[in-house]
Amino acid sequence: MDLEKLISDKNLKLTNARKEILKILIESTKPLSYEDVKDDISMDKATFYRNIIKFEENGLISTFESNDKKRYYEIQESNHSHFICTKCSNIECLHEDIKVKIKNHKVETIIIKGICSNCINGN
Amino acid sequence: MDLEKLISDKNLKLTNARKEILKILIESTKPLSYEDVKDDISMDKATFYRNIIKFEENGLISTFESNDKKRYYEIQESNHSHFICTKCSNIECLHEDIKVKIKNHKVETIIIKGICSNCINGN
DNA sequence: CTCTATGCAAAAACTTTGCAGGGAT
DNA sequence: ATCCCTGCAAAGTTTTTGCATAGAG
Repeated sequence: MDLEKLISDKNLKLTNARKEILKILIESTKPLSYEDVKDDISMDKATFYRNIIKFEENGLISTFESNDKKRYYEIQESNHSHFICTKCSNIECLHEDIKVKIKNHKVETIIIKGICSNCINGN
Repeated sequence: MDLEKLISDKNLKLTNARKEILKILIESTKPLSYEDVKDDISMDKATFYRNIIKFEENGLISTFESNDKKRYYEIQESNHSHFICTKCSNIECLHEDIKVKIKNHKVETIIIKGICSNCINGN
């Protein structure tokens, strides 16, 4: 996937900050929060969050909120569902596809909450 | 539903704060945030949040996080799913039941995010 | 050259904690 | 009488904003 093309196709200016953020999200196998990436990026947090908003507006990433008060970000592409454990707050990507239709609504993301197998087996 | 029994069955002390919170949640047709209830309750916010945590621990309520940075609370009972609009942040309860099974996981809640019919039709 | 992006610091929004006094059982 | 609950104020966490400067096209 061409990082720079992704950005410029949306008529966004091609900056280092944007390339850094997208690169990390593209290379990650799971959704990431600001906290997850803060040591790996060189920009200020204000820049990070402002760019996240731009990416969202342009459909480059998708986001969701977890148990732990944090927002998580991932590349909009692999439009899979997520499982959030209400005990340990771990997030799993569900690659089996789960389809839900709701009349007159556009479904974007499905988040399933519950207890993960680790926690079921007493951590 | 017997408010007082719900509380004392969990060996929680029967206080006014607890009765107030549960009563509002029981009577509501939709999940509520602290902001939604703050004008209708007489306790301090610290008490509200501490009791919410107790109720969660005891399985009296279920909670989820929405787009708007707020946590929403509802009586654990009508274990239905929710639709959160990513544009207007409105929350709808989905009463049609949506069943999802995931191996080795205990599914508790399903949250579907997308665009609601209002927003599809240009607000 | 122009307009958008960035860094820094300060603020905002929501939730949690410490502590001393009050209340349920 | 004992412990748990409460209010108040202060602090914590995550995200947002204002403003002056830097940088992309």
